[in-house]
Amino acid sequence: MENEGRGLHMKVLESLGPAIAAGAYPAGTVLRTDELEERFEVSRTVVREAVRVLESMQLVESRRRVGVTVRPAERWNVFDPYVIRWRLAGADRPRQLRSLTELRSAIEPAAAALAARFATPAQCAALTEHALGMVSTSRGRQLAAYLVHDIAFHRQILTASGNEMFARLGDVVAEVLSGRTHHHVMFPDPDPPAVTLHVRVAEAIREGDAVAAERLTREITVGAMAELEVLAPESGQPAGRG
Amino acid sequence: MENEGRGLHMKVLESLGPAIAAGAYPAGTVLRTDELEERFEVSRTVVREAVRVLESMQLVESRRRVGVTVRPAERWNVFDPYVIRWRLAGADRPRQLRSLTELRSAIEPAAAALAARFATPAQCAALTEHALGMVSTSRGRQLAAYLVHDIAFHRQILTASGNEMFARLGDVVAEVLSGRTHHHVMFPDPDPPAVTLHVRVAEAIREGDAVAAERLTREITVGAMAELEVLAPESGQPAGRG
DNA sequence: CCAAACCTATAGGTAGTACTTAATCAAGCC
DNA sequence: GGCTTGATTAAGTACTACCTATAGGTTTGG
Repeated sequence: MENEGRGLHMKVLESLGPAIAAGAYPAGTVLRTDELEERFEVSRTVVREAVRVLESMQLVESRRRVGVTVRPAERWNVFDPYVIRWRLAGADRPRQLRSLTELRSAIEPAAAALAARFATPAQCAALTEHALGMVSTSRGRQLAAYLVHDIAFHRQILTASGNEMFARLGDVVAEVLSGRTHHHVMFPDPDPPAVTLHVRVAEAIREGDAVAAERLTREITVGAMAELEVLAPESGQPAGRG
Repeated sequence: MENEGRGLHMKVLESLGPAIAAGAYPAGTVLRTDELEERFEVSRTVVREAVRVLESMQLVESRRRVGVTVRPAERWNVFDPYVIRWRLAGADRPRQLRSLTELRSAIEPAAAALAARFATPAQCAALTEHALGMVSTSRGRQLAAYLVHDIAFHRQILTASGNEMFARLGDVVAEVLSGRTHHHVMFPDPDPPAVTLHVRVAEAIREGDAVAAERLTREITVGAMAELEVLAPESGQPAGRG
């Protein structure tokens, strides 16, 4: 993510947004504009622009005679990249990570199936290239290089699906994958079986085998779910039956 | 959707947003602030607030000395509810509808599986209620009442999944379902097999059978995909191999 | 006890002004 | 001739002051 600090309203946004997303202001909290003006030492114009953006993310609601009210988390636009990043950076990172992994598990197999039908030869080539890149960097503690290929691989599948909504999840997947790598930093090389799966997915897509592509991709994502289960076992879920 | 016209900047937004989303302004088009000021007969403040929101949706980019530039569609936040609605209302409604249906097909089965594990008794009860409501309204041209139950049913599954991102897709699913009903308005009653599927999904979730819940829900969504295929056969996809 | 009128806090909106950045282009240097 | 450097200047950015509109609260009257 490259966009930082462009414009004063961004400064306010990058400060208020994460705070709200982290739950620092419980739902119902009211923030008056002149208070924010003072707090951030900016003019009303700037505050209002920031508030408008937060409002479009459904993080807050601005009403006359009341102020800027923080909305309950259920209303937030949890698909907004900013909101995702802010939540990922804040208190409920585990829950957000689980949600995103569940999302991946749902989307990526479907995307792979579509990619098997619609991927262009160029896209197939790129996919294979990244899969082979993963293989060649999977040994000898080249985690950084491995990660690059891993991200590119998954992003390529999402793009090749031809579904622009799937494609837009590339950034999210990238963030999850890189977050995972950076989390248990001093880890050994990735599992060989997982690497092999990627190669086989690339093959299936190249051959136009949607069923195989979907099944193999699902194997990858259940692996990701299992991995998550180790880090945050059964947490973040509502209190249902077990 | 209830929020209309609140604030002058909304007026601008509700006019510019759909236009951009419909492709009226090709990527790279520049809109100057003072031009917009004049066009909408509002002050700079208002224009800038609207632009800030469009910017947060990645529909436009505001740069000094250049103006407000329309971004290519690949950059748009296609998960933003406003963007979804605007695209659904505009020229590429078919493509958007296909994307959303593919999204549903990926998410809803996964959500049903999670719901089978985590749904509370109250949620199971509500689910069954709506399934039965669908049954009882599936005959005698009560499409409106049927639609209400249908939407509530799918929304309930997404909510009961315990994944807040899935839950937020409830609005989208609602829009797709109601759009479908209102499209071929003078239609006969819904297919009995489809209705039965919903009842069986409710049962599977109540019994905590994640596998069955997922499989049955997938049957529903492939039905939706098939239905879409009739209305917009193979359109909106990139030119890959067949 | 309830309803209608009033009060006022707070966001909404406009206008004018000054600052800042960066695209452009021309002059000058290598 | 081509590249660097600097001036020009067009556009967004930001601040201020002032006014308006609305809606939550309070008072008042029935």
